[in-house]
Amino acid sequence: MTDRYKNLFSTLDQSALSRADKVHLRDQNLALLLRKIWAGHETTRATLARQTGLSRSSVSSLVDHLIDMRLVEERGEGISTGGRKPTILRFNYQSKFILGLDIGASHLGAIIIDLNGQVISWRQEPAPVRLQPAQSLHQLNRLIQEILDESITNRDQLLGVGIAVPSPISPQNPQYLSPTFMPTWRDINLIESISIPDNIPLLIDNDANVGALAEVWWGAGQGCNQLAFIKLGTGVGAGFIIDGKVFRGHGGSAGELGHMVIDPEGPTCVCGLQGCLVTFVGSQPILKHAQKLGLEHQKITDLLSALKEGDPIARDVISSVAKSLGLAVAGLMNMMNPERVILGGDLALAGDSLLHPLRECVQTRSLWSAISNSNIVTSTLGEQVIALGAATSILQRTLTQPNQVFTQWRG
Amino acid sequence: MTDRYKNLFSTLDQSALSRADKVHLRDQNLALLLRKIWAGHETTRATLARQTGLSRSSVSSLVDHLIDMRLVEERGEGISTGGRKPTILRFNYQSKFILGLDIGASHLGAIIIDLNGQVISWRQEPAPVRLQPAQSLHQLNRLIQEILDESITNRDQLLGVGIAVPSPISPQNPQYLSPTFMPTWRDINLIESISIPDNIPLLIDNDANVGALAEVWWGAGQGCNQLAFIKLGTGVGAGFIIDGKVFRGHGGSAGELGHMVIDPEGPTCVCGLQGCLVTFVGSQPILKHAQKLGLEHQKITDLLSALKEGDPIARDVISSVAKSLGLAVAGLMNMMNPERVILGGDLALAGDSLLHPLRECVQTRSLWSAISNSNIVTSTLGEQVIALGAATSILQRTLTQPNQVFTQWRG
DNA sequence: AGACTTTGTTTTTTTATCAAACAAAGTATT
DNA sequence: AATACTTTGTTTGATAAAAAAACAAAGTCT
Repeated sequence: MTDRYKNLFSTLDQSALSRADKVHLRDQNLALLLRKIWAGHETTRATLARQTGLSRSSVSSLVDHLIDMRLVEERGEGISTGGRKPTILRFNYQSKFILGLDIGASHLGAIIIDLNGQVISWRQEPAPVRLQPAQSLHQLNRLIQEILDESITNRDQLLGVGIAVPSPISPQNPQYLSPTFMPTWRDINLIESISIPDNIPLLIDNDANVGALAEVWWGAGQGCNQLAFIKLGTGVGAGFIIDGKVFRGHGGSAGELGHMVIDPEGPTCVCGLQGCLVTFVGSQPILKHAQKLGLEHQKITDLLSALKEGDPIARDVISSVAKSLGLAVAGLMNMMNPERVILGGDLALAGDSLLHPLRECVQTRSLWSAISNSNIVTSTLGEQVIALGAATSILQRTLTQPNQVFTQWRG
Repeated sequence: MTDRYKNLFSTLDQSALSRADKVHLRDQNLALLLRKIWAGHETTRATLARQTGLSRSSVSSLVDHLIDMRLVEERGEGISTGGRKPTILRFNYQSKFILGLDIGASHLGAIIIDLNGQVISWRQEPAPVRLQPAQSLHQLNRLIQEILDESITNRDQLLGVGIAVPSPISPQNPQYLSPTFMPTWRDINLIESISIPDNIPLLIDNDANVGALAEVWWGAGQGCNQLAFIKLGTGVGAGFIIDGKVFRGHGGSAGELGHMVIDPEGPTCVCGLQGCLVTFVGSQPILKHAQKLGLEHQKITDLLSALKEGDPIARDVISSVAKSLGLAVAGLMNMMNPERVILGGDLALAGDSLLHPLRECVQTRSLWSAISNSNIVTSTLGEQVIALGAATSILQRTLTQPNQVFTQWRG
């Protein structure tokens, strides 16, 4: 393994390992306080001590460390509650910035966020990703230069880069895409193809996975311990968050909802199977279905405009989509019993027109106990969700293992 | 919350909490050593120091503590490897025993194991659990007395009691069964109905969940990080293990594979839905199906005997079952990408007659990436698996949080 | 004005680990 | 057989981190 890979976070879940590893107490407490301050926006040393159970003296010492790292600042005094006025501690959300890249089947997106998830800069453009990898990578590297030049004065401010790809990612080889879904990308090493300095941490993950992460951090999934994010686009994929972490399955391909078999006698899918969900609710099949019924559109968004204007054909098409999707979602809920299911992608913009028939279908196909405490909603993060999630994966690592992340710059 | 519930382990996954909690370093290292000694059967202080990275002096001190707790013993001297002979440390597997209870839809089972999973005693008998809770509880309490009297001289030797039930369990109210599946058990408080002294830890969980646990500890799932256990019996349920822990979903009802809709136009199920998997592969529907084709049996095991003798009707029935089951398993694998799927219950005794057509069906319904590193096998633990798993849940808690478990007896 | 509170720091104590020294008991070499 | 080296496990002192206690600062409440 070359030096280039030192900064690549393993996508492997490390809980199994860290359990067997020696614990570095101070690092853990440092991360614990960092998360509390991050989540609280403003707090005080005394409050932190009460919340964490650490002593006031330990908290003082640890907070000093965080201030030295420039992640936390003192911001004047707060209001007395019957004694000395506390010193307000504030997370320094603008001390670093994160780049998130969204490599879609037919588009590229790039976002810069601060440590509070605020969007500093955002760009998106069409690109022939699936068919022309070389050209797309060139385009992507230009996009990266542009957005960095625009938003960041000093490269030291770049905390890391998260990359989302439209393919399952194997934990062992995150730099290569799946030959099944992206045949033209075979043998292309994504890490080496991207022009980011060697000492900047990189993280590659599946688009639906990071979409789920974005929703639980910033969107409709806040506060959920178990959630599923379904990305409805050219393809259909799901990402799962379980107890704050992305669930990837054994080979990294968990969440392949798009290739659940809905109709064993259905049409043949690009993956080779028959009657996959994506052959009913992928963008292309939907548009074709509408076309057959006499409604011609090139984009899902155009179809949805027609829907809003009350077009009965569009309505029928969407409700037929809801029924197919409902079968898969019902299966998902029976199987995994998530707290919330969040629909994302172009199609989710249909809102209630999609949700109402979908919920109805799910109700007739799921156990009461599996859905009684659950709900299905649409994403609130729009087209940025994937790029945002990619960036969030870097932020998550920073807040859980700050010292590991920050030594990247020291070495 | 009364004292009675102090000893009831929450079935809630505590990882989210413990992350936010202060770390008790010595407790963690104690548990770490305990697990290493447990897994190694026999080891030495020097070996432990090398394996864990702890210093020899720390190991010595911690091991002394474990010896005081009577969990570990010194067992003479080992062979020299060029220097002083090491002292052999041996896990004291017989220092405590665990009671596991299997409350099935129509049977009761009770098992006593030592800390190495060795079965000390095992009983099983039919019982009208689903329809007559009061009588069944009476029967169960008699069974508990009998098996304890038979195997355990001193009640101090009982480390805890694990209970498996044929119903989803809500993490908030583990003592009540689901009214949907066990309507006659409504308002019955399971914890208070079982005659076990108040100071003995109890753990209630769903049968498929603990079945999965048994397989990963003692059976066909050893070494797996992600596995699914499918219990094929009167009902059909799945249990998931993710990174060593049972995955329960938000409301505790993850794994309801039996109520995945296989055929939207299929027969109505007891749960109220239509075409559930269980209406095709539950014991009763299978026997009825065979009956229709002219093969009359009262039990699945009888049907399987016929199968072994080459009965073509039995063969057809099983392969039809495999096809239905295959649809659900394929969905499971696409969605969760487990390393291994293990079939348990009476039907799993069919072995290859079931596995071959099942694997074939799954292959034509699952993505290559979701199944290429996975396999489907049958359980190796037989009819004890559920009771064994219930007991194992207590063992797991003991080995991960020994101090928490043992203070139960000191208080 | 005086008593009590709350906060944050400083000092001291406690806890847990580690490193080094050491004793015990072996093997390998000459 | 004597000596040198190894390995193990304990003991002793050093170090790191946290907690407890004491304290100073700055408030509120009566």
